[in-house]
Amino acid sequence: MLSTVQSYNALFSQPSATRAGQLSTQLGVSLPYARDEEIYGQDEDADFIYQVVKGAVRTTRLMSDGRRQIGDFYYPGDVFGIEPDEAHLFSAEALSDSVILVVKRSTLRDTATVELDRLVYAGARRELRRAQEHVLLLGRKSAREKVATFLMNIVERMSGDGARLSMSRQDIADYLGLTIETVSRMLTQLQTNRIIAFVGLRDFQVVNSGALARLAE
Amino acid sequence: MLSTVQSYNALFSQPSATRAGQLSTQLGVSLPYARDEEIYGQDEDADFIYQVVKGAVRTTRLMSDGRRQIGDFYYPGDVFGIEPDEAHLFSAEALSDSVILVVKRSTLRDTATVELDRLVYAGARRELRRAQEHVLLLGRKSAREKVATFLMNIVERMSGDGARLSMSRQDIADYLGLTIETVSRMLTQLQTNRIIAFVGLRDFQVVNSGALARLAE
DNA sequence: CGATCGATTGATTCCAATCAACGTGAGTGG
DNA sequence: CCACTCACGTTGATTGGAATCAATCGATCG
Repeated sequence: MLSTVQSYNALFSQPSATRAGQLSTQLGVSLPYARDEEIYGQDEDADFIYQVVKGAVRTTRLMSDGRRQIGDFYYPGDVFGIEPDEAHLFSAEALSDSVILVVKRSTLRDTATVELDRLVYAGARRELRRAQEHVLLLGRKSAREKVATFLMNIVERMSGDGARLSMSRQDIADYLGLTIETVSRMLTQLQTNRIIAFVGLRDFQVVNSGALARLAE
Repeated sequence: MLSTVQSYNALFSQPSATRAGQLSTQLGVSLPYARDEEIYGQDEDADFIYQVVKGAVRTTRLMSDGRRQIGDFYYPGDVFGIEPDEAHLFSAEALSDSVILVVKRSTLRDTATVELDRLVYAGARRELRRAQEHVLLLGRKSAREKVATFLMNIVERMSGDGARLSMSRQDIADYLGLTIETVSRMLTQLQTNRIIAFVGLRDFQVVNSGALARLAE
């Protein structure tokens, strides 16, 4: 059982893998999802809260004419599915074969402590910050800046100067509000300028991190 | 003392205007702000929570080269300044001469009640939902759709089929990720098509709400 | 070793930005 | 009260960046 102090500190510290572990498996069940399998649908009731155990997840919203916007990507330890309302505004799908810990909200409610409430609230606040940064990115950055910012964020999360992309070019395009062709051109440009170097299609190294940071603004 | 169930329910219920009034003046102090006056700055510590009493507020983020993104607009009853981290990502300024209720966070923590928790949760959830919709708008909508969506939202908030814009064309542009000229052209187009009708520069009526909704997607 | 899906590259188009000029209306002082 | 002023908004001409259309490349998998 976790103490109040631990939980409170968790609430006001930076996101971390350690804290994320506090959604105990005793509360929910770990389920496997295949690549591209839907975890929950848009406009479905938000009855569950989720945590990535293994693999990766994207949240997406589809417009009636097929245009797609990706809300965010989630990696092991990340909590997702905390929605502002009763219903999910975005759907969630596995990027690759994944294991997801699923906790029913009613279970949370029954066993809830004030600390758990606050943990959920902390998750919501983290979501809010990322959404706000996404807004700045989408509203005022050029294609080059968008792609540079995206790569910077990926690398920061992975903490190293190389990383593996869990998602396709189409996913990146739909996250950045661009087309797949534009994403491809910008990646090529970054490579031509010796700022990044790809090894295969999914793995890359940052060669000139100063230049990348400058491009990301 | 608050029960777990009450607190949990507060977290997942709908926002409402009635509840918004509950941030009591006993907890904080109402301050006047002049047009364009800063309420808090970007990267400042988020020590306070705010509620619009009178007037209107915008939150903005400035890039180093002067590009500006507006996060959201707030009207009487709206709570703002609930930030994901210790520091504000956006700054806040009065759109017109306004009165703002300011509550210190530490006060909130000390005197926390069910109602207060609920109010802060509701504020955070509303922020998140609006940010997510903003992401969809910025990422995947055309200029015409952006402006139509914006007007729809304004009208919905005001509940009528006419409304007054509290902000300038530049503010609208910076909210929608467009230029002032494009906003102007789209407004002209909507008027030419008999979908809206302006009375002066700030007041408008929705003439054909079906068409407006269709344009907003 | 094809076959197939995803990614890249090239040619062209188009929407919104930019550059520029002109209107307009709210606020001010004579 | 009116004319002046100046910031704000609209409209027009042109440019430019990303989308679209199209073809080829390349990597993963049977």
